[in-house]
Amino acid sequence: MTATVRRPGRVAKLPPRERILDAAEELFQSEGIRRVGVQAIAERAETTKMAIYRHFATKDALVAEWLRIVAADYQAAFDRAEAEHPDRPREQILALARFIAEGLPAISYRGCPFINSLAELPDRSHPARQVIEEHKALQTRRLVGMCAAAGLPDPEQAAAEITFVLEGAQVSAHNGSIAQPGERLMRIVEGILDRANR
Amino acid sequence: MTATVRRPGRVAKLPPRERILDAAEELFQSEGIRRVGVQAIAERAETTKMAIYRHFATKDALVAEWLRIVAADYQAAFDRAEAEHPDRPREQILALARFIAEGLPAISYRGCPFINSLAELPDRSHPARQVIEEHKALQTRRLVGMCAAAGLPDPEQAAAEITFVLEGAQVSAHNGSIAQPGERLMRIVEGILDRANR
DNA sequence: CCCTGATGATACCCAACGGTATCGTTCGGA
DNA sequence: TCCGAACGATACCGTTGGGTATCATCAGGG
Repeated sequence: MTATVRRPGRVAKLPPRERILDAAEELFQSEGIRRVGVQAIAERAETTKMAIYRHFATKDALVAEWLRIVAADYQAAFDRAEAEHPDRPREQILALARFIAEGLPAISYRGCPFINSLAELPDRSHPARQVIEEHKALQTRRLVGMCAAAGLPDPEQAAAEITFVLEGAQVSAHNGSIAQPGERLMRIVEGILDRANR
Repeated sequence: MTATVRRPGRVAKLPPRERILDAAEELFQSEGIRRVGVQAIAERAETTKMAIYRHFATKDALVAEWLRIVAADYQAAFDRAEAEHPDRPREQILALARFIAEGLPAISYRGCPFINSLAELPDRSHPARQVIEEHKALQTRRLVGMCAAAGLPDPEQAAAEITFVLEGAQVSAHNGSIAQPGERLMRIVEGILDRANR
């Protein structure tokens, strides 16, 4: 019975569930949900299909869990914006726009996970759809709150405008129709915020 | 090369190629490209898979041809805007925005074909990608021209802003994050155009 | 030290997909 | 009227997909 000793100095592998989610995140983002098979995720996670189905009931459940993580990342950007600019809602909104603007180069390669998932999962009863819906509703609520705090005359309308612009910048970055989308996005958001101060 | 017309009268079936494209349009739009099989298209078109492969080399070629038609529809909206408001670029842009705004209820059900196709076809060498790229480039060029003709101080920037807003309205209509996206969209575009006149 | 639950590995099932081969039928132009 | 091209129907092929069954192995806690 030779005990297989783990090599010293080698970083311990994460538990399977984490490795699976990491692999799923990379593959779903770079190649799309429907193009990536469970087998491919298992290989990338250095495990097997069986291990995946021990942690997730179906592939759809794995997709939903992945989107839950992505949504949490985006909400964390809201948290950071609020934490780094307390009581300065205008700066919070700009920080948020900067977060999106800085992500555009990556987005241009493969697109926004939420927009893509909506396209890839037309079934409205898919568990991932609910995750997206809730995330977007929360995002809008927080943005409206920031706009109100910033003293914009019509917070709902301003939040809608900022939302459109942020989403549109991601779409345009992806399809390549607009040059320098990041710079343009920042100028636009600044313009929206400045208009209230005139 | 005269088109072979089968029978006079409204009841006559269209030729197979047209029926195939009609069926593909409905199915791709409502259920997504990858979810719809060639067999399903054939059934909807009241023909067979073989007939499809007699008119289109591959499914990918059929997808590209479908997007070519959709792109032509959008470009036709530009044409109409120009024809109905000659020498009034501001009205042309508003007509365009109205065209998008009026399409939002349909978009909210399943999303914009170009955005969805980009998500569903991550392979950058897919023939449909070139169709989308050219369409979006042409759209931007025409919009910049309209903005310049409207006397907006920075036509590229204004065109970028309008593009972002139009695309973002479609995304937001699809994910349901913004109420009344059509009305909001029109107010935003009017605001962009009015800002130059102040 | 041993037992139990989690893990790794392999083989398998069944359905759906894109695409092809074949053959009989239909229809319009010459 | 006749011929060839287009059309319809069906069966088929190879691959890939999600999901399952089985069994050996490993690790940690009682």
